[in-house]
Amino acid sequence: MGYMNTAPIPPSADEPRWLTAEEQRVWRSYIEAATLLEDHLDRQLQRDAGMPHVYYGLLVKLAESPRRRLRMTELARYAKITRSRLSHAIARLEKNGWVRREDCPSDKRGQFAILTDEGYEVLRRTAPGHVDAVRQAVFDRLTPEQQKSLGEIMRIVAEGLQPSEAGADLPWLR
Amino acid sequence: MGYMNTAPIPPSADEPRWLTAEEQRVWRSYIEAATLLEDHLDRQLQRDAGMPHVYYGLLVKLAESPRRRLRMTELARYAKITRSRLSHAIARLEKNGWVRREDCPSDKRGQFAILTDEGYEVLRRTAPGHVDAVRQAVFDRLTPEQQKSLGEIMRIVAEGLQPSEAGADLPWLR
DNA sequence: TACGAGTCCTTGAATGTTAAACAAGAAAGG
DNA sequence: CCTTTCTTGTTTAACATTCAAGGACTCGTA
Repeated sequence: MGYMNTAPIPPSADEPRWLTAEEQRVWRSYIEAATLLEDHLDRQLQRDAGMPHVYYGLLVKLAESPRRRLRMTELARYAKITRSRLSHAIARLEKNGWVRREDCPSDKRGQFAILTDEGYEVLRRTAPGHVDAVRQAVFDRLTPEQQKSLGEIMRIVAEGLQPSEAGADLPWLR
Repeated sequence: MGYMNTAPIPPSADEPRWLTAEEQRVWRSYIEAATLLEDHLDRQLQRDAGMPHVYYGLLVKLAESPRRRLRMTELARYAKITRSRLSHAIARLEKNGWVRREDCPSDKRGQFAILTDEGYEVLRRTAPGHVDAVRQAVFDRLTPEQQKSLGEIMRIVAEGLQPSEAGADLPWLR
């Protein structure tokens, strides 16, 4: 059950294409690593920066943006999260004084999320520790070839899941 | 800020080893793919099976176990989640009638989580759709070499993060 | 036997996430 | 214009996760 394919039966129309034993091992390794890694980084950042990994990522995106600001929707798209989730997250970061909002002059619906100096300072203080954690957990353990391979693989998977995939709204044309 | 390494300065003791531009790209791809993938599978399973991905994984582990049962701690370890999280999760699955608990006779502290027939039935009904989703998102997009590589890489990362790592409680001996 | 330390699992509160519905403004097309 | 439709961002409530604490039990050892 689950992902098994024990029966030596050729795939038929209604019999689903179960994962092979080897595919299962790959998938399980992926799930385990992804779970452990996110957990590890969440804990590390919660301890050292007082926020979960996703929130940290939001601050990073803002810090990298011109004038340290982004429109809410844009930030949500970059971070691969929903606007709803972003609304909650920014509300929390605002309470911490790490982000502030500003109305968009050209679009009265719009809001900018802006990294404050305090927010920047938190990032400056905690970034080294976080990079270390990422190195220790991932890069230091992989050969250069594996790093390259990981990049390619994840790029492919990410592209396949982008909601903004070209022609995503016209699937019958693909 | 964040992960950048723009300065052509050799790494010193106090200057943290920032990620190179290439490492950054790899890391971002990983984060994006992992976020999108977990999100995608959560949505797929929430829609088709009425539960998030992690919960589905719990049912799968139980289904694969002898007598469809596991001790709570063991299940938590396999699923890479905390016992607290598992307690809440099993409570919810119990409400759905998909899992039931049973006391362990040999250890009065212990509890078994047991997959019910209804739980098994949910799995039987929804597993094909889920495997399809995993295939479409991951395996169908990767070459056999990439699949193999992904497995190796994730196995390495997972091993490095196992709380049960041999000697993990004696790090000064390593 | 009795003590102390460790294990097993749960609980409740605080925090974070989701899904659905909504209000306000922009844009497109008559 | 004016209406319809889309976009932007928020809100609420239900749900999920984490953290810290605690109750119940087991095990090693004196």
